[in-house]
Amino acid sequence: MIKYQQIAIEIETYIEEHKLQQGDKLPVLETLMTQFKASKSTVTKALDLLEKKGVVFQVRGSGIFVRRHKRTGYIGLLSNQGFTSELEDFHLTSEVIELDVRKPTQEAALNLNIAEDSDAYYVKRVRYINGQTLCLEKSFYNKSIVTYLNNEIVSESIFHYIKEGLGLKIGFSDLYLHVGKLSREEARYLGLKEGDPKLFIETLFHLANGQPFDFSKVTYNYEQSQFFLQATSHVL
Amino acid sequence: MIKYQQIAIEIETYIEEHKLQQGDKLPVLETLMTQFKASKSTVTKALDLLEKKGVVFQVRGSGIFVRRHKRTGYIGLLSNQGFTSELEDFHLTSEVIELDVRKPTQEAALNLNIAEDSDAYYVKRVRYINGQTLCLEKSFYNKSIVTYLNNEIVSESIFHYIKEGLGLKIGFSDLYLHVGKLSREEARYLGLKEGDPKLFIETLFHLANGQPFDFSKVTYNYEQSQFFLQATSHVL
DNA sequence: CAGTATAATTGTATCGATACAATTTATCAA
DNA sequence: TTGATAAATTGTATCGATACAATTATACTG
Repeated sequence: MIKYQQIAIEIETYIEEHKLQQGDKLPVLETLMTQFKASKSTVTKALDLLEKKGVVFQVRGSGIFVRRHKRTGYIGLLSNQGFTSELEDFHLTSEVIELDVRKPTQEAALNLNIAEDSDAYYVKRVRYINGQTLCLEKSFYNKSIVTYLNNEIVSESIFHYIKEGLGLKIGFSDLYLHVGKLSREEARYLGLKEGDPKLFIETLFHLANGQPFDFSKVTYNYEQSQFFLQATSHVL
Repeated sequence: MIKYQQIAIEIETYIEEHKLQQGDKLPVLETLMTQFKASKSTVTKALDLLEKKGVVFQVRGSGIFVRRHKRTGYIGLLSNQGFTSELEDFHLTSEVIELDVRKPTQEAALNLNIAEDSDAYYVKRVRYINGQTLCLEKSFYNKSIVTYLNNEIVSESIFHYIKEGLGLKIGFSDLYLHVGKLSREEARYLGLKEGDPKLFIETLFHLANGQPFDFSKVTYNYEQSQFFLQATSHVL
């Protein structure tokens, strides 16, 4: 494990274990340097990582403080690693509706940056949280990257498989978010009424090298849809 | 202006001016170093900033590439600087419904971390984008931080005033996001029907030193609500 | 020519040093 | 006690050097 990541993990663990609250002060840089036997640059890098994650914030001349959102039961929108890792504390299951290899739609091909006559995995599934329907998901995976999928993988965590099974590194993703009314089909899968509110998110997931590999459209059950996200101002 | 920020701005400008697309390669680090007469660390810091902003992504052994989302007409959710700066390209106006100093609600006091009998500015306004209702906003500002507001400020950009007029530095914010059905009151202000879908976002804005100064509840017109956001995987 | 090993390219991790800016604390005068 | 001023604290910016890891290009081999 890389040193600054290790330091970041240990600091985060420390915060968890000591149940530190928003605004609580961490030891000063100098102390952390000696404690972790690392240079100033390395510790700073660890702290920058934690700041990016929304775990701490730093104030020059003052110190390093814990940043925490206060509410529970909200799903983090920026995890980017799939919900399975995000929602470990909840009981998350999936029912696979469709799983096959097919030609991508024009839209999917465009987003995945592949030819329309190339192959893609298509996955349609309903995900449940604590027994309630959470969302209806329809995804296209670039088959030349995600070379194999089966029912077992898809009913568990696809992203876990992509990382561990295929050894791919997930990079960044673009999310497009709409609010609208449920279609009849969506309502049926989610156990709601046609015309009810929906949160609709299209996401294009990329590998660390920039290749898009998953274009997904997800319709959320509005009754279960509580999301939070942490923003930071980037000066420019 | 700080050097690495300046470099970041120049790189971003370069991307804009040359209309570089997703995946286009930037000059290598070595080149940027000599071009900007800066050390490797400084250029790297500029690039990290741009990566955080979602402007570029870096691939070790390969290069630095442009990252761009392809869709227009979407509002960035993470700008954190208020919509006025975010939506410069659009015609954004505000109609002030209420503006006064009052005691905060229990909820607002809790979030702003002030006593319930202390003073807060309350602002209620409807915001319009290109002539259409965009959202209904209800905000409490900690009066001991945001010491003064008037109708003119509130009908323009509050955040611009806080930064420039009051000289305060905005830090981070926590967003809580729900989907639901419009109440009669909300529907009336937004020109929609009761029971129509709504996107509802509560945001707690903090100064750079961690003090919360603005607790706001915003109800969005679902017909205008197209948001995008860029996620990055933070390893841990 | 395909496949593999090797070398060159290119970003990342780490150290440490110097100077500096924002904040907080201490000091001292009125 | 108050308020200004100075000093100490503490994170930030920048340089530069070394080693390294991932990718890409090249050379080699069969």
